[in-house]
Amino acid sequence: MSDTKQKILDTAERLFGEHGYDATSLRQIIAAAGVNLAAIHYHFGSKQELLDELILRKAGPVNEQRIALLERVVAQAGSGPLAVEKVLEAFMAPMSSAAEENPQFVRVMGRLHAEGLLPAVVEQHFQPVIVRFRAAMQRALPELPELEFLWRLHFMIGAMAHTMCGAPDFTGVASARGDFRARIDRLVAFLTGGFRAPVSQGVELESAPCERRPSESVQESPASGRRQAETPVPPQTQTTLSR
Amino acid sequence: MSDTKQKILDTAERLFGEHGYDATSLRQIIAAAGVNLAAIHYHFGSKQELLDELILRKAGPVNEQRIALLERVVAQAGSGPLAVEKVLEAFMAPMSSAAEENPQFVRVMGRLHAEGLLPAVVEQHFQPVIVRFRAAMQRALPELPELEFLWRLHFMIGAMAHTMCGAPDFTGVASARGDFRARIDRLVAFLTGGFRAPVSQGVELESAPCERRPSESVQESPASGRRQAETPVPPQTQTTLSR
DNA sequence: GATTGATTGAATCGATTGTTTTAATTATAC
DNA sequence: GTATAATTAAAACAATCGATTCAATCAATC
Repeated sequence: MSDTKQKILDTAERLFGEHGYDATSLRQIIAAAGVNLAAIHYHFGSKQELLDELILRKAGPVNEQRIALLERVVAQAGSGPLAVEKVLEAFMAPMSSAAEENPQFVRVMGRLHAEGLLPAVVEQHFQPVIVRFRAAMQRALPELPELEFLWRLHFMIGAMAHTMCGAPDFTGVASARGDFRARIDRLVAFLTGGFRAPVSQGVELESAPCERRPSESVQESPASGRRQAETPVPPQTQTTLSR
Repeated sequence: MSDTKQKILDTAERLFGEHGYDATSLRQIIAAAGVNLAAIHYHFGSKQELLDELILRKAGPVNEQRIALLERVVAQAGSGPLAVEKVLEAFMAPMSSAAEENPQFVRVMGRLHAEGLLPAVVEQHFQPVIVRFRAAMQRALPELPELEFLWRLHFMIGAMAHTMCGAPDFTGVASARGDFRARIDRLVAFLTGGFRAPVSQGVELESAPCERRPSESVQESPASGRRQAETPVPPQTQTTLSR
């Protein structure tokens, strides 16, 4: 690969990770990389295609590791139960090992999520892996109602993306050394607890494989301001790639 | 308040929530609101000040409710233990009730987080409340090491912000009706499980008030690429919610 | 009814964005 | 060495951004 092209990819990865995709201009990239502006469009065609190629070169290995780890976990489980934390671990570990050799790419993913650009990227580069992991998670949590399961995946994505973006404010020097491994360990433990948590009573009105209890004692819920009337909400606006 | 000013605030709130702060131009706002471009700078001074005033008018009531609910929970706990889910509930409920009457504001908060603009906003509008809730959470989780606690707060912020931004892709019509109440219930249950989850062994090397277990049986961990000690996750401990 | 201050309308500012163009340079093959 | 292609350099493109200017309009007060 051309040296210029390589420099552009590396620099873009770093700047996208630090400031986000939209917030990083092509001129910032070429200035930091020490190349000409036209080189970007010559080698990649557009800013969007630069991002695509940037993701492509890293997503491949990560996805392969994910599949390999998952198959290992599934094989060891055999016909028995599948442990949630094992599946989560298989999903997270490749990102953490990728982050330890170069934390930039993981940050880019977190940034993309923050900018609402992740859905399109996921569909393009991660869809098959996501499907398999979702199935594995569902097998690991057979008693969890479908809707609840989807929501908890949603919560997981938020926590995961945010964790990839950065660390809490006052973790001090200990975490600043980029110990992604420990970070992922903490996250997996947290998510495992979340996925295994009992389903809240208030949302069990859905038809799902969840045993109905004979109307437990109604514990007072002073926290909820008003519970009966609910305002309909317009469907989620899909974030677009371009702006 | 001027009618023009009101229209600008409402429209900006909606568009900021739908597309984010940076991605929404002042011209989009004035076009949707049917006012003149100069009106924004006349009434607010700048785009940034428009955002500030937009948050200010909603953050006040939400913060008051949060404090009131928290005090109630603390009072009911007395000198006894403080339940994690009660504290979380007190923190989330005002957002959900605010969202049910107008979902736009909550989405704005989620968007601001995604754009990395939230820290500044939080410091300006939510700092005192955050401090009190953090203290309450710490009291509710006395045995959790400090660093682990901070990380779990970090995870919570990610899940919370993402949940405020939108819903999972395939929740269908059932959830599209904007049942923020149920959404928060699910999130609280999930987070409660996460906060109560046992600390991963791999990160327990910090000095903190965490009872040392007498070296539990080391079960093999093939899933983790390179790790010697695996993390046993026992079934969910005590939970007052259900099951 | 004239005057004063508040508000709005229309045009424009300078800066920045991604992209394109055109020419110069470098590398490769004959 | 020359011709051909690949690559880089410099300039400009059209579009958009937040912000500003200044005159026109509105409302209220004397």
